[in-house]
Order: sequence, then C-alpha cells, then structure tokens
Amino acid sequence: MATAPPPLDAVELGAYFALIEVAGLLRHAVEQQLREETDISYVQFQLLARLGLDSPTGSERMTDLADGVVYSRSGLTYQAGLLEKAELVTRGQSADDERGVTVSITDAGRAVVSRALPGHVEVIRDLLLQPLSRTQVEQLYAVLEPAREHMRAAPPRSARARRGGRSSPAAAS
Amino acid sequence: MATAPPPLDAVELGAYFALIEVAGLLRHAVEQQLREETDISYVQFQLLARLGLDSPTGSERMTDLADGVVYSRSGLTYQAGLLEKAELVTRGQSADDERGVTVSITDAGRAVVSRALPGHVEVIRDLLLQPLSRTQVEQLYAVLEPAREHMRAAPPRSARARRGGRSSPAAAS
DNA sequence: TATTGTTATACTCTATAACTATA
DNA sequence: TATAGTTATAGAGTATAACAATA
Repeated sequence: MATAPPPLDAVELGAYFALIEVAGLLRHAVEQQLREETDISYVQFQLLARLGLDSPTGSERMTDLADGVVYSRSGLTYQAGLLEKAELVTRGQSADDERGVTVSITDAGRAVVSRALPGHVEVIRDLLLQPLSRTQVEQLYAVLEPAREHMRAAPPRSARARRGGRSSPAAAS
Repeated sequence: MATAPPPLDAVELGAYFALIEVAGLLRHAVEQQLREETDISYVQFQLLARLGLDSPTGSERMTDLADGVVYSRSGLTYQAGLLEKAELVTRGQSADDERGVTVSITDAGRAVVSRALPGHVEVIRDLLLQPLSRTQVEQLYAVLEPAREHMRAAPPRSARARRGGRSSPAAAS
C-alpha cells in the first residue's frame, strides 16, 4: 500500500454524501410511485424508457441496453425475461450478428411507459426540481454530465470480466 | 386525473438521468471495493460511518440512524442485527426513553471504518471527483444540499405508515 | 392512542460461475 | 480464443404486516 490518500475535504465529502442520499431518496420515491401505479420495477421502467423514448427504432441489442442500468449480464437477462413474459418486449436474433439478441418494445410496453410517465415526472419535479432554480438545474446537469462520461469510460478499477475491459493485465492482486 | 403535467425539458431530464446513473455507478463501484476489502455492505458502511465519523459520541438512536440510509424500520433492525452479530456495534436501552434503542459503534467497528476508508475515498476521487473542477464540486454540493433538505422534509407523496406520516387516510384502494 | 422497535414471511434482485453458440 | 447471451444456484436485501412495550 502506498502512502495514505489525503482525506476528502468537507465540500468533497458533502457533495458525495449528498449525491448518494439524494439519488437514493429520489429513486426510492419513484420506485414507490411505480409500484402503486404500474406493475414494473424501476429497473424495468428504465429499460422500457430506453427502448421507447431514447431509441428511435424501439429496439436495442442486449449489450447496449445495459449501460448504467444493470450491472451484470445475467441481471439483464433476468430483467429482459421478466419483461418478455409480461409481453412488454420481444427478443429476437440480431440481423448482423448471429450471437446477438435484439430487444424490441411492444405496444403494450409503450403503453406502460406512457401510463407511468406522468407520475414519474411529477415525483421528479416535486422532489428534485422544485427547490432548485433554473440555473441550479443547469449546473447540476453540467456537472454530472462529465462525471457520467468519465465513469462510463473508466472501468471500475478492478477490470473484471466485464465488457471490453482487458486493458492492462498488470495490477490486480 | 388532472391535466397532464408538462413533460420535462432536456436539461431537467438530463439532470435527473445523470443523477441516477452517476450515483448508481458510483455506488456500485464502492460496493465492489467494500466487498473486496472488507466484510460489510454499503449500507452497513454508511451506518458505521454515521456512528463513527458523524456522531461525536459514537452512539445514536435507531430512528435517527435511518435517515437517508435505510428506508424501512425493519430494514434498519435487520442491518443493526448484522452489525451487532459482527460485534461492530452494540445495542442498549436508551437513557431517557424506555422504548428507544441506542446503537453504539465498537472499537472493532471503528477499525473496520478506518480500514475501508482509504479505498472508499480513492474510488470517490477516481470516479466522481477527478474529472470535476473545484468549482464544479462546489456547485454540485451547493445544488444537492437544498435538494436533500427538501427531500428529507417532504414525505414521499404517499405518506405511508412512515414516521410521522398519517395525514390523510383517504385515497388508497 | 401513538410511537419505538422487533419479528416472520415472502419476494425481488444480484452476483458468480458454468455453459452454448457464434465471430 | 474472445464475445454474446443464458442458466442455475445461492445469498443479500427489502417490504409488509402483525406484534410487544412504553409514552
């Protein structure tokens, strides 16, 4: 072990703890809303929203679907299986890559998203956005965006058997 | 249902999604670090950190301990039970309130926190703080702090049998 | 009667590793 | 050999509701 890393100062620590707590409370509130108004979990909503709102075609490859939502491949398979059983998505072979699986949102899936969205938005507004000025919302986005990019790029230190992570075979105990 | 709420604009939506994703990735990374270097989970670390770092006495009442960390009382009882079994905390009757339970961190508990902290800090620095300027870290804190205060105050819309919440017994199917 | 905390139960989710099939 | 995805298994965590004891 090298020299002890310098501790975080009050602002750094405060930003970190506030981030974790705010995101946790927000997510918890949205989960509750989803439980009351729909039959899907937060993760499932995220996956459906990616397919239904982000993707122009309503379809995405399994691997591409996982980013930032599910942290293991088996977890994604599990969630996709639940969504398929509920007939909110379909799974089919990818066109170009025989190994690939393409997930597509169904009309029923879109309907669920549409039904959940108003309440979802309301929670976010009430809980997160309401006490913030427009400038603060913009700052929040401007600060978190580079952090997100950085985190997506950087493998979590211990590059496990994750996706493309096999950069430097050094390190690791 | 009233009129549909106006959808969120790109910045609001971006701030929300970035918040959830950044916090999720960060938490996931820290959980992994804790799993590799210690025997406690993230929630347990948070509880120990509150007792060992925040509280001047190293003790706190069960109810006060839960804020922003655990979202149900039974969840806290469960976690406190695990920590007690591992001899990282002790539980005893509160002095003033016979119903209360006071949780105190032990020397072993403090040792675990000390052991986990360097790696924990390193993850936060590498993953969250590194790509941000000092100003951005300050902005992040300045924006999230009022959001946290607001969320702590506001019951999650559907005031369940939570703490003081039993306002309107209407609604509910 | 309200609040503090615990217990029991059932369920969801996750991680790990082994496995198949294609590139 | 590496990658895409699935499966099986096992474990951790959570919510719910019923309960006991004190305020």
